[in-house]
Amino acid sequence: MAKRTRVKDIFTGRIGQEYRVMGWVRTFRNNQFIALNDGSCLANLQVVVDFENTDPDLLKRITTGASLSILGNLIASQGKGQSVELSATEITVLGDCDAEIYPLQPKKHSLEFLREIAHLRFRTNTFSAVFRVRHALAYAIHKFFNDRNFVYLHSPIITGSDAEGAGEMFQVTTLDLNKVPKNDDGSINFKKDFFAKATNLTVSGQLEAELGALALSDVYTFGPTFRAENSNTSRHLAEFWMIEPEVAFNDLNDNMDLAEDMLKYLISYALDNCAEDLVFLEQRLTEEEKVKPQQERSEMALTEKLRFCLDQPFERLTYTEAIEILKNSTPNKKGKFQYPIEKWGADLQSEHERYLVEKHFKKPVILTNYPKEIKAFYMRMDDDGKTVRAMDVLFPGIGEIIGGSQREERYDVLLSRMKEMHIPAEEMSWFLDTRRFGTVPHAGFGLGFERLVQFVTGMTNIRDVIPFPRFPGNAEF
RNA sequence: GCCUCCUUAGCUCAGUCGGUUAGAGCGACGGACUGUUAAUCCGCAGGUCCCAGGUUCAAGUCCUGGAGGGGGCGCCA
Repeated sequence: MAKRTRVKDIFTGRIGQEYRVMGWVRTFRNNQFIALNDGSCLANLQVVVDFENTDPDLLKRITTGASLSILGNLIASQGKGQSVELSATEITVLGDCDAEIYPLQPKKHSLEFLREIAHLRFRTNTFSAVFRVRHALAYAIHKFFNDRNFVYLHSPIITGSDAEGAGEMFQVTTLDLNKVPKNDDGSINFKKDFFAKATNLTVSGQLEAELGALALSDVYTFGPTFRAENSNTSRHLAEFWMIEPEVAFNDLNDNMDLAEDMLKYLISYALDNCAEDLVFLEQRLTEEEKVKPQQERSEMALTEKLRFCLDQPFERLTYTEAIEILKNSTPNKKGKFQYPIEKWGADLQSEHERYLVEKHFKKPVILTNYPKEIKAFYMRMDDDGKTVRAMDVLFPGIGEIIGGSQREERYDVLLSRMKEMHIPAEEMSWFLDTRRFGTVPHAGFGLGFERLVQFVTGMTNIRDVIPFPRFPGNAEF
């Protein structure tokens, strides 16, 4: 039995040579042409069946979704849709597929329907393309950092700290919830729990990454992150993947340079390595937008938008400058904003971010130096005492793709900020130790991996760029 | 968590003012055809009108409650 050749490689195979392919039937036309897909690439291999000399019982079993092993000779195609095709000499059904009850039909399905059958949606063009691109981006992230001598640091998934300040956490426990051990005062006795203390799933690897950076200089994390927020939007998940670089000796400008270089590298990598899939996703998106009113359609096609991001520097401006632009903007003056911009200090709503990115600058924007009141305790205080060295990278369609900052490296300032914001400093002595012993300026950020995949693939719902999405009320599969 | 729209055949949807036997396209199935490209042509089957109450002579259609889904907002990556 000849070894399996991937469909992707068949297309550059030798005419006249015998190959064995294995995959799933997409369509079987005319009792004669099998469109076979094995996920190695978007394109199907056309397998030609000599139906007049094939057992009719076997032909009946070649249905949409059935898995086949096929031996055949590669020949130049007589048809127009493909350059080569496989002339089958032996067909074995590996797994039958009853077309009457198989949910995937040889027709267009809605993304909402496919979300309900997420275990089978990999078998569609759209989702196989999305997950190939997702893989390429994951690989490119490691390559980008490795090429720059970063160390991949594995931050813990179970954390004993509940003070990361990035949102609601999922509790981790082995206690019997029907018989929770109590202290004399009625509180839960976590001494009896697995870790002898209360533990949660991580909401961020940043604090641990900082510890690594203050020895290894350049580190990054890339792992799952969990937020128990009741968020119901097209850009939030309860379980998502985050990339968090942290670099010693970097200031806010270095941080912005790193973020912009990284995003451009990743987009460029996808364009170079996923051309076929991106063209397909672009067509899909264009088709989908045809039913939308003109105003809501994107001005650029997908790959055009991706190239546009590479061609020019991201717009960098301070929060204060952004407020001025927004205050004087037409929608603000005409009362079109749901939340009008009146004074400095207001938190920016997504309508404001979208105006800046999609209407005013028409390119990715990096906003910096936000008021300290609306940002986290660990961000470095500016000299004016009013703003901190934060940065948000805003992308069209998905909003905030990166949030980061230069970190507060001064022990006294950090400690007083923690007190102001009611962060229990005594529980975080390990974090403060880095500032007590050989502290250095440093900076880092968090990149939402699924938001990146959304941007590159043009998928509008984040639940369609992760295999099995977790969100409030749903942990299927 | 808030606002809003939706739920009718396997899928995508239509269903008029509340009216008698609930439709279409695609898919599936049967047949014809046999170099097709989500093939084509002919035929056939397929319904808990999301669930529970209520109003009415009569409810897919109106009202109340619930469930599920989409979109927007908040939280954020």
